This record gives sequence, C-alpha cells and structure tokens, in this order.
Amino acid sequence: MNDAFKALSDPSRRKILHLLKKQDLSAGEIAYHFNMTKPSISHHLNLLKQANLVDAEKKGQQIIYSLNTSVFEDVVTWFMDFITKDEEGDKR
Amino acid sequence: MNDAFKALSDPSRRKILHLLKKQDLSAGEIAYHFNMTKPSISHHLNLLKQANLVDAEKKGQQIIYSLNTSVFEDVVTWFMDFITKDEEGDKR
DNA sequence: TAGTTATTTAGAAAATTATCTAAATATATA
DNA sequence: TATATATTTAGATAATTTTCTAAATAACTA
Repeated sequence: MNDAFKALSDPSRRKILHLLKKQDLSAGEIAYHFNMTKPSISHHLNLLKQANLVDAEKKGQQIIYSLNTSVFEDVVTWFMDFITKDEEGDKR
Repeated sequence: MNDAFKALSDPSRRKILHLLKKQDLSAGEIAYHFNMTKPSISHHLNLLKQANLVDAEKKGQQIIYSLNTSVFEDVVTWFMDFITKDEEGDKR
C-alpha cells in the first residue's frame, strides 16, 4: 500500500484520478487537461498503474485508462482505523 | 489537504501515526522507536503537525504529541467520493 | 510501404525531500 | 547559578521525484 500513498501524494495524480472518476480516458485526453508534456503525464500514469489505482487497456492506437477502486477501499480501511474509537475491552 | 497527502506519503510518518493511535507520546519516546536521529524525527513531527494530523503540547521539558483525527475524516471523505457509485439522477 | 498519430522509454536537469551533525533554546534540578 | 535533559533549528549532503527533450515502438491509413 506504500505505492498507493506515494502515488496519492502528488496533486497532478490526484487530478488524474478525479478526471477518471467521471469517465475513462485515453492518455492523450488526460494529457490535454494539463500544462505538462505527454511524457510527464505518461510517467504519472505509470505510477498510478503500479499502485493499482488505475487500469490501462490498449484499444487500437490508444491506451484507455480507468479507475481501479479496489485499492481505494484498502486505503479507506486504513484511515477508518484511525477515526474509529477503540471499544472498551478492545485493548491491544 | 495537500499537506496531509504529502505527510502521509512517508512510511516513517505513518508509523508515527500508528504509535500515537495507541497513546500520546513525547518526541523522545517516538524517536526511541526509530533507527533515525532525533532531529530527523523532529522534522517528520513538524510535517505531521503542519498537516494537522497531530497536535503538540508542551508539558514541562517535554512535548507531547497526540493524534488529531479531524483531517483524517476529511481524507476519508475524499476517498469515499471515489468508491461511492454515482446514483442515477446524480449526474454532475 | 511510407507517413501519421498515440504513447512510451531513455537519459539528463531541476526541484524537493530526507537525513545527518553541530549548535541553540528551554526547562528542570543540584 | 551551573549542569543535565528534551527538543528544535540551521545548514549541508544525499537520495528521490518531477519534468523536460529526443528517440523508440506500435498501430493505423493513404
């Protein structure tokens, strides 16, 4: 899960996730939303992919990126652990 | 919230949060759990404090650190946004 | 097949972050 | 007041991350 935290620490990558929440997008369509070169975006997409926060599927000439929410669920569980109060008798 | 994501991206800082979940601790007690100098730990504590993930209170010679869960809640909300399915008629 | 489009890979430069040692500050105590 | 303890600040170095340009790969299209 360290990869996920690392991946989430960058604002551009979080913006990519927000874009993908609305709809699946090709690498080029994602890059269009940023003031950054395509190789830089490609690098960010790669980190998101390695963290299992997005999936990539080749479709003809394009690569379509989509959200993968499974790791999001793991991370939420991690956070809930902090918010949740310990019950009496649940000392560890 | 960017500070929080940045702060959470480091494993040592996440370990500090875990220690503080169990009980409040002084800077020295926290440092004791790491193979790292006290100034380095102090730096990490400072980032956590700036992100409002921990609170610090001076008590005599020591500084006692404790969890501040308010930002955790914000971050969980952020994540829930990705996991939660859009309802029909909730198009945005 | 040659040219065009979409995307990635390679390698370097710039920016940021983590860590260290040494010194400073603040509090407690003999 | 002098000394010891707890922690931070300052400043330097090392490591990591972000971003770029140039080149490579892969898939379409005339």
